[in-house]
Amino acid sequence: MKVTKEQSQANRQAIVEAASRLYRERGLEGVGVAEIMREAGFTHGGFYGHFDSKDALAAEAVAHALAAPLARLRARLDREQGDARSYFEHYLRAEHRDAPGLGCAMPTLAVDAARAAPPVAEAITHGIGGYLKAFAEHRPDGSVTDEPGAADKARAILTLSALVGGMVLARATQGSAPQLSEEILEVLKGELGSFWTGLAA
Amino acid sequence: MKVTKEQSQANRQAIVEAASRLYRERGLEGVGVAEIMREAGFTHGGFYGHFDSKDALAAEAVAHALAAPLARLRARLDREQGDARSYFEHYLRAEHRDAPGLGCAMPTLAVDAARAAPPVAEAITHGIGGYLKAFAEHRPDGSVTDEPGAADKARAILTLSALVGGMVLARATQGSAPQLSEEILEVLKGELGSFWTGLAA
DNA sequence: TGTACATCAGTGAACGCGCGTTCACTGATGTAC
DNA sequence: TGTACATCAGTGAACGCGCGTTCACTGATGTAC
Repeated sequence: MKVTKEQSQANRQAIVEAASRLYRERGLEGVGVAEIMREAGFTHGGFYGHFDSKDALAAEAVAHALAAPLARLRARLDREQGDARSYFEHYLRAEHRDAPGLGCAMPTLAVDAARAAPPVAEAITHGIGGYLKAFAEHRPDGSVTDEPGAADKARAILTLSALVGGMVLARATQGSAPQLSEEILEVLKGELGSFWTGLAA
Repeated sequence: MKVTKEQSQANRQAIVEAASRLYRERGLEGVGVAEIMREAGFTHGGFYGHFDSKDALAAEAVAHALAAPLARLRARLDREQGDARSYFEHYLRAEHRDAPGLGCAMPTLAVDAARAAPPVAEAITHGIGGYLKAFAEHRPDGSVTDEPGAADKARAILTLSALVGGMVLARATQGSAPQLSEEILEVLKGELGSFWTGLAA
């Protein structure tokens, strides 16, 4: 059952998107090729017509999972003119915690990717670099720089570390200490907000 | 080949310790029962004489991996009288990044544990609660409180989030961007140090 | 434009392998006398 | 204390299963005339 070239490309994209979601939900080792193909609407045999290996798909899926959220971060920082508080509210929502498959890939895949094949690790590194760059270039005072200085990079690193670590901790505690999980999200919104507004003054 | 009851208990402990190390290195799904038993010096068949299932071992191994480092944190905060900077230096060492099997379990296992069986999730939640309590009870001015307030809890949450998130990001970038990995560790030492000393003033 | 044929995207059975788990067995330990 | 025997910690083969990957096949697409 051959399909048109356009359809085949669309099918390939559907596989990447299914993988990107399932991997974020259950980790790189928690989902198999067969399930990804089933989720995308195909049988597992066709997989190797699109990708060389599971690792090759993983690298693409990780990159895909990072691209759109990063674009959203850049758009929001532009729109809010350096007031990152609205992004912190957005990132640290309970809905983001509860739907890892649709959210940021770093809290779910950074650990797995670090242990995976080099192309996968490069994909996550590239994403991390992109997020850091976005936070570094957008200053709390509303200005934007092409060449972030040490203070800009420091602000970006603390911010991203706290967001990623906070989401990891909120998800880990969600099941057996839901109140603590909520507290982590709420407190971080406030603390990171103060951190940025403190730097603007 | 029966062994003495004492020896059997020691063997059980050796299994927990091997699992605790291997799990931190490669994740809960990255290591099998057979390899853990081999690492502990046994054949895989004896496993179910000590544990009901792989999950039961995982819960114990996670708890074990969190206990000693938490005791070290408490001891250090006591010794340094609220000056957490020495702990940040300790936690964010390159050696800690490079030897996950011997270090803090949260950056490696919090994500896995959140997806695992309830007892495993409870073990990681308990550990997270312990770390937060330690940071909340030890104030930057050197005093110690039994009933941390909102500001104490907020300080603890931002601190632990940044430490865990920073270690996750440093490990993820280590392979393909070692310079960025170093920068993350160094910057966080400084930023968290300033955060704590700023609160003391 | 219409026809004949080569291409190749997707199918589904099959592969070797390692997983978690079970179980009959071994032989040193622990115990009853 | 010494002997006979029950216990049971650890061994290693075996189980069913799902994994990543391969491959002969199907039939609609794309192409040559």
